[in-house]
Amino acid sequence: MPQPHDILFRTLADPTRRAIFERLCREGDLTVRALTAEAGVSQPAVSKHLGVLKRAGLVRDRHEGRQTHYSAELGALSPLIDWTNQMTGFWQSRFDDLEDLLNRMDQ
Amino acid sequence: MPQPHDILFRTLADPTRRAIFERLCREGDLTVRALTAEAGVSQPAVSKHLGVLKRAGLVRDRHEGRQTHYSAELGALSPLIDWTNQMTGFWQSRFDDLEDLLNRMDQ
DNA sequence: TCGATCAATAGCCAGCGGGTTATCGATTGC
DNA sequence: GCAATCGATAACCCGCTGGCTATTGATCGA
Repeated sequence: MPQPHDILFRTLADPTRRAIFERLCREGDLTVRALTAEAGVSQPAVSKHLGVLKRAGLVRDRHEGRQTHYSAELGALSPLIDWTNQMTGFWQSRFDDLEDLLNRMDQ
Repeated sequence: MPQPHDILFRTLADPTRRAIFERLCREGDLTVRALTAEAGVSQPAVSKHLGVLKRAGLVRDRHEGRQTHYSAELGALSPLIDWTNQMTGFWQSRFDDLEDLLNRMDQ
């Protein structure tokens, strides 16, 4: 039972893999060849990273003849956003609790 | 030249370490002993994780007698928030570009 | 049809990192 | 003063994962 944000953190932890995802976010739709050209690693390595990204739901693939296009799936980032909101939210509620306490002490 | 969000992703990728950070976010200020009690790993392992979190700027430590208190440093999360905003932002601007294109085609 | 290109898979290897136990220094309570 | 507790460090081990090369299957161009 791995939580959704767990997979995201693990998937995005690797710099090479994250760089691939970033390019897809910026440039929108790229072939494996195009991605490999600037990834700094071999084509199989890129394919492996794309596989991981796909299983994490972060990218979609589209087959067109003998080449495969990948594109970013930005909705998949929401668990990450939720997580950070939750963390900062915990802090906020602790702050509110403190404020409440101080208010009660005032009376 | 590791970018700030790079360190954050790597640091938060490990579930045990992230769980420790989450507890500090929820409960605010805990000793190593208290953290170890529910971490599911040994005390040295917890200390090691706290070291990594500290070097990432995600926690602060406070020495009080023979025990050390740790607390979350939420500001350190901002590079993460910035990164997600950037990614979704790229998408947004690509969408805008498309919209512009379509508008021009209308004319 | 046949050579060339594209991408995925297989198989392998090396390094990193997260776990452990043992220990040590510092602090505290009796 | 001495035993006990707390937390950090040392030293070590093992598994995972990210990299590579080689290969295969599929598609395209000539």
